[in-house]
Amino acid sequence: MQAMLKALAEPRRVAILELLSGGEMRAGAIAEHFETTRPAISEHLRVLEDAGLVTQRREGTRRIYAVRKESFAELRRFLDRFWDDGLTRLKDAAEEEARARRRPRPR
Amino acid sequence: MQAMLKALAEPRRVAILELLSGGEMRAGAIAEHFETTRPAISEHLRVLEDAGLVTQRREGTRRIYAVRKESFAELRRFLDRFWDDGLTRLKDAAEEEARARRRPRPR
DNA sequence: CGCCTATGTAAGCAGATGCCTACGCTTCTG
DNA sequence: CAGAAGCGTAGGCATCTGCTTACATAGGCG
Repeated sequence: MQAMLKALAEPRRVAILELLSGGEMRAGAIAEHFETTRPAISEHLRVLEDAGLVTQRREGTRRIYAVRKESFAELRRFLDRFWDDGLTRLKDAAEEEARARRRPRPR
Repeated sequence: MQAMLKALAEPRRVAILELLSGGEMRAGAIAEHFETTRPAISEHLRVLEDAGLVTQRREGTRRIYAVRKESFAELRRFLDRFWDDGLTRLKDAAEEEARARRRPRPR
């Protein structure tokens, strides 16, 4: 769990997850979205995978990465321990998000 | 938001939040729960406060810290962006809890 | 095979970070 | 006011971490 939190501490890794939330991608394609070098992204992907936040599969010479969604459920459960009336606010958040979904520009 | 994630990357700070989830505490009392020195804890508390994860108030010469619960709601909303069916589950959990809450809640 | 493509790995460097000791600043208390 | 109590701050050090430039590895293709 701490590995997940450490992995999320790096903005670049969060950006990678945002990219992957749109669907799986291969390593090179991910790297092209950033100003940094490919090896740097490769390192980040390894950290994300070790933390269980992404999964990886090989396809020939390519490596396809995808968000491991269950990990976010685990994170949710973990964070709720610090939040005694969390379920009340959970409701609020859900309804607000649901409204935001229905309208493209809520604010 | 990234500040919150960075703050949570440190195990000691998570431990402090766990302590505070049981109720507010003064700085010295928090430090006594760890093997490390008081200034180290003071630093951690500053990081947690800057990140918005805890609040602080003064009481004479003492400083009382408490978890800022809304921050965990913010974290939840943030993390749900990576979890495409997260909103569905969020909504289900909220509605279930809303039904349970129609009865008076203990305090 | 020989070479190209797609990626991970290694070594080294610079900046960030956590911890420690020493010290400074408020707020009580007598 | 003087001293103590309760905490934050400063400076220094060791470690961690992310980035870059080579280099290694593995599969695909002629």
